[in-house]
Amino acid sequence: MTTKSSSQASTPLGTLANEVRLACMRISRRVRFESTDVIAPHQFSVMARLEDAPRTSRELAGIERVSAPSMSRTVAGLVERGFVLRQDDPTDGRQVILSLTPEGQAVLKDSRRRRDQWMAVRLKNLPAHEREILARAAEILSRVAGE
Amino acid sequence: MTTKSSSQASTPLGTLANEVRLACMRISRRVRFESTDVIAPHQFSVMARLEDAPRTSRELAGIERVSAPSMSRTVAGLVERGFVLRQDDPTDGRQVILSLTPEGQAVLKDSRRRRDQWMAVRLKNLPAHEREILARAAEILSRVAGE
DNA sequence: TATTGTTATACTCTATAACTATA
DNA sequence: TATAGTTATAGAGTATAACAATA
Repeated sequence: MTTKSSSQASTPLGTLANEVRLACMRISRRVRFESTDVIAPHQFSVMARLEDAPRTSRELAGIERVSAPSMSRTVAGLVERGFVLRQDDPTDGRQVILSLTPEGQAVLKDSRRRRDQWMAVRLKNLPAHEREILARAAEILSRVAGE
Repeated sequence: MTTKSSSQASTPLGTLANEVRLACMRISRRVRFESTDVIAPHQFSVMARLEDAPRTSRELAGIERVSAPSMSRTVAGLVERGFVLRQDDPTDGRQVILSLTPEGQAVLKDSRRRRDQWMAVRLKNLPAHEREILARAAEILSRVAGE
């Protein structure tokens, strides 16, 4: 449309959006299918949040955009399996501080390793210049996703 | 784009795999959250398969890697809503040929448009050279995901 | 009265096992 | 006997509504 600075004919914005989105969804789908994981996606996501910092159930529900009862159940399952620790907040009796146990940290690390393995095997077979493009794209996409 | 081998031993393979995977998952996650869709992800996926070509329930179950009863239910829901058409196979009475109705095609198109919209808005704000990187990355990632 | 969290209940998507109809 | 598909039943994950405990 407006931009013509590039020597090559730029991909129309709608088409590019579609291609980028589809590519990302295909990769996510394959990674999900290939990795035989100990924890489910939503559990992984919650544990990753707790890795950054201890949080309350309410905070997690807000971040993950699920209802309070749903998060309550997810957390209960992780506590039961020994991956998450519950501690009463000394300053506010209503709240419960949730954090990762060493077992939880190990599970999270192992889960990431399995997921990366599938991708690493495939990236290994790419020529160097394509890997360079993916490195740049990853930075751009992460920035876009965080907006 | 120039290859611009700024750093030959640039990103370690494991790190790159992690960054690319995370970037794709973040994009997928945001797209999923942002798009208020008429159809659920698994329904979208099935309808997209039928757009390529009419198929049987069994075929769809295999492609989508779900059980036959699960696919049976998913398809039943789409038929009930008028998005998918059932037709008895004249050569094999056991089989049922499934295909998209015009309504189904319209829903699929609309769903794609909504999903692309979120991405398009964000890509619009990127400089041209970054969009070029994403265009190339999309092609590479689609190839990798299809392996 | 407002907030944090849980329990009660229901809906959806998934699965395995058992069943019907056809080859 | 094998295959395509459905029905029966159960297990997760999600939601809203109602409840308890604390601020």
